[in-house]
Amino acid sequence: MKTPVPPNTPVKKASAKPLAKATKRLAKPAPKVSYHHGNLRETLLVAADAVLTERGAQGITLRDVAKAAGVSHAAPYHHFASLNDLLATVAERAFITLGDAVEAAAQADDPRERLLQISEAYVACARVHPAQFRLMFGPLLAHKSEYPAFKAAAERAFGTMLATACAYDPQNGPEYALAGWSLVHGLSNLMIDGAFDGLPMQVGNRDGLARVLVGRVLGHI
Amino acid sequence: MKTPVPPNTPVKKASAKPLAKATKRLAKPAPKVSYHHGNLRETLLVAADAVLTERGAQGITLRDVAKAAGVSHAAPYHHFASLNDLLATVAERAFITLGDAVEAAAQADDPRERLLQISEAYVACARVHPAQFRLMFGPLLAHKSEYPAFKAAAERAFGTMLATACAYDPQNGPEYALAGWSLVHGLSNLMIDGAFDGLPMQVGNRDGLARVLVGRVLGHI
DNA sequence: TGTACATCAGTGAACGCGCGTTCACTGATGTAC
DNA sequence: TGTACATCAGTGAACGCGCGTTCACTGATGTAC
Repeated sequence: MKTPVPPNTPVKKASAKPLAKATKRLAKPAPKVSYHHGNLRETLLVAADAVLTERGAQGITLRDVAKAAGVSHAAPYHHFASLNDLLATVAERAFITLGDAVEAAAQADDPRERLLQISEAYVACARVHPAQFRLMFGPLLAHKSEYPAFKAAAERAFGTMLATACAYDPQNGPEYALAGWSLVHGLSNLMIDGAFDGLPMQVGNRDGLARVLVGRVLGHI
Repeated sequence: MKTPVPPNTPVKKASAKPLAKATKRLAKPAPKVSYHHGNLRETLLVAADAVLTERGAQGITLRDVAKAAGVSHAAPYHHFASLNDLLATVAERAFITLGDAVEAAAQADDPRERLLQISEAYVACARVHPAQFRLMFGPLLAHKSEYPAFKAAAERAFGTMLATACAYDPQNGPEYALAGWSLVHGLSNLMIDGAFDGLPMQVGNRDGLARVLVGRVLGHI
């Protein structure tokens, strides 16, 4: 349906210019990268993230995003080919955030502690950014081949998760890592979707649940 | 927003009528429960399920449902207060189907096999009816208190899952069951959302994955 | 049994809304000379 | 340095669409007598 041509990306347009002019431009008060607004593309992405947080993944709208960015609703079309294109970029960044969070959590020396911490990081990411989490795993994911950058970010996050889990006990096949991922992913979804609300159980929507459950599965608690 | 009054339900309206008339009505060719269509409420629910399967949970529309049922798009309002009300009923039935499937799968004598089979049933249900699965765990779930019948069906399915898992090894607390539920729920979501597509791993979107992963976690494979 | 009336599940037109997207335009910025 | 021109990121109006919902209506069915 959509042409696979990527939207305007803020590439440097004058890399072959004389040095004098380049220097002169750098000496200006602010390093503007577009003509009127300053950096509308970036502003739109930030605004979209805010709208996502406020209205949820289902209710996000191009017009809302433009409004939140303070421009007319036609302006985004100079930076993104379509609403889907913008959302794919937002989701790409969310996947990068998730991948970074998992990676940052994988620093503990103790392998078991490492696994527990990446599990906690994954679930925390989902709970802090539920709308972004839903966007990441929404219909876009099944069409990721149409959005190469989004696809790359998603697969990097997935790969980080799985590789860290696999490294826990290399003798176990990848199924073990897959089971861990499924567990934290399912826990994330059940929590943010409200499946535990009102459940007649001792465990609730509390912090630390990821650690408890993964710990149980690891068989050491 | 919505009045909590339930929509017209096909209750028997003439239970206090003279026996002669009731007998006479029963003798008619078909036991009609409504005046014109026969049983539009039921037809609408079946049609909604079909539309869900065909267009997905995101794209379902009151007008599509009415069209699929062969009536004008105003007709559903004689049976449901709103689109949300209709969807809640569809989701309620989907939860009943899930609960039934899990219950039916919990018949094995061997406790381990029982756990493996309810896991497979859960994931199979999600994969066979992905749109229904998404609807069940969609925004409705967080507002389940507004739809008592939907809420009851959801909690019955959840309770069946957890109780069966808890019964596997009563010495384990409910956290173990919660971990199992999270695992199969996460696996279901990752599969139907296409997260595994193109993943550079030996394991893919294949049948039996639930059994393998749960088996791993149970520590006996 | 036959007739007059009441009921109410359907119809089709309409309302009002918000959506994604397009388009001619404008004016601030950058470039060439 | 100054001026004329080119570029292009914005604007605001408009298009066409599909949506959920409402409403006056109609006619098939059920009920009373």
